Amino acid sequence: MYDAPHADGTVGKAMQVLDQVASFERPVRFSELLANSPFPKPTLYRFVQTLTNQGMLAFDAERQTYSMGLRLVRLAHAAWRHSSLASVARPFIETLAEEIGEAIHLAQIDNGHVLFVDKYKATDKFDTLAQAGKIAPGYCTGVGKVILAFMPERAQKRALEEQSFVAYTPNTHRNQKTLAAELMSIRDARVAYDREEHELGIISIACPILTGQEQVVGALSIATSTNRYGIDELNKHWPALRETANSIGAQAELWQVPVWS
Amino acid sequence: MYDAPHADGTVGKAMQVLDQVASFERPVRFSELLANSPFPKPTLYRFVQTLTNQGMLAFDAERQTYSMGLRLVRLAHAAWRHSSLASVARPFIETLAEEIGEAIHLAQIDNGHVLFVDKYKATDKFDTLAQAGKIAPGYCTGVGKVILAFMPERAQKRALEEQSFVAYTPNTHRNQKTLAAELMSIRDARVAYDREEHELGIISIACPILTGQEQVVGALSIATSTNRYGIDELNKHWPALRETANSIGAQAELWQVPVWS
DNA sequence: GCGTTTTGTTTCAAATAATGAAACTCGGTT
DNA sequence: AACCGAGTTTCATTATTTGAAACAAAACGC
Repeated sequence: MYDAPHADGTVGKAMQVLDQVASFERPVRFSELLANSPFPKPTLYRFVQTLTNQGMLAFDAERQTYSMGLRLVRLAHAAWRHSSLASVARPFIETLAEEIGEAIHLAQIDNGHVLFVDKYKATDKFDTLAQAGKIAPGYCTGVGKVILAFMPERAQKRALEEQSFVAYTPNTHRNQKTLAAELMSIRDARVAYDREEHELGIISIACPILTGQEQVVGALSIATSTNRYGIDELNKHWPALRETANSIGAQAELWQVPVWS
Repeated sequence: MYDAPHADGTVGKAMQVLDQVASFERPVRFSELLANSPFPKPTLYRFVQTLTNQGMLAFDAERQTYSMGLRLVRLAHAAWRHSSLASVARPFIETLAEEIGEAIHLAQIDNGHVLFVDKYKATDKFDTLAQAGKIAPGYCTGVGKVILAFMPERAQKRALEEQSFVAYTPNTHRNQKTLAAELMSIRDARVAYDREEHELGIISIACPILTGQEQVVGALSIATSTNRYGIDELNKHWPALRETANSIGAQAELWQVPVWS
């Protein structure tokens, strides 16, 4: 069902359980977990016990359900500040957003997933853990495709295998072949577009964030709605977007944000 | 009963290592971790290896440092959405913020720590570094004191033991005795103030967020700077703040946000 | 350069913790 | 009162973790 990474002993298994709970996107009963768990009942039981003790899961005694624990929020704060591009990128994104007045997305790779790490919305005054941490499919978003396009061949191949190719809209890629072809041209053009491939009415333009050695560390995109702009108008912002992405890349290198492998 | 040491097996120890890395608030070398770790060298070594494999830590090969991993950001997203008060509270906070135009903080308890889970800043978009996930001392903040005041006696006692009583400003409580006295009156008044106890120039008013059974699930505060307002002006917002906190409490109960134990 | 120290990595037998079949408890249902 | 399903505990077996010691590889000192 979900990919089992190299099972790293007991700790790896416990993390697998965490992922499973997260995948439900709602409070979940023990029996629901058990139903699609590779672990036998007592083993799974002890894992959720331990994780709950540790604050990695939260148990609602009244409804007998488990959800993700608040300790993760505390730990993620540190991750966000020190391991994500977000803190480095914020000032640049802010400047860009002022200039063009559309939503800006910043994404990174987390073990094959495209992970949104920041979002700037002209109207939004809230903090952004709401959006940060969200994952997006790689094969049908601007940031996803541009990151895939610039990944080293080996990692790209592995990532392509993992794509689900769910047809969200009529424009969504259905298979590896058409996607791989587009990735080639994206790599040449150094820009990717999402032409309503993930959600009807939403389009975006995305640029890679690269280090000096052309390693991709993330992606930056401008998203808008088709009833405001078309791809052509979006394209007018390309120079500014590219420049901002370059600046972030350069700055990231100084700060030596950890590169994925 | 009071045996806390290594009660949670291998997984518990691994989480302890995660906490340790987080506590550095910066990328950290293996030897630095080892220097104040309860674990012998090879044991610690295997833990950081495993956690890095798992994406819970990130290793920067060039600088030989570890920091928190992006997988935590992904997992915390789910925690924030489903286990924190934030998603329930947002609409209420927004309304309140529009009305009074000052910064609003929402906090919860995470295993004795006061954890900020959301922040709404009415004015500029600068300085909006993700506050969600930040922890605050309990003994010298409005939200912290009001949460402490409403905790059940047993938990309060344990929490009081854990306070560090660092004297951030001349107004900071120095010991349990004066704090405990204030907590009593806070409980009566159902409101707490931070009178520049954590940071000079910053004051706040805080109300508890309670369930129908008077269980405290969090706190809501309005913060401002002394060169804009005094406590008296802040007090004028008390009715609105209290009402908002009550609404959030009622709503939280419906959604059955997990209560700490 | 050449020893020396510091830091990071591997080995392996012993110690320990995890495992899971089975049995049990507790509500609710038939 | 017997049954059922979800959750919890037991305990002998098995597999993983453990850490002293040794090793490798940089960084340092002279």
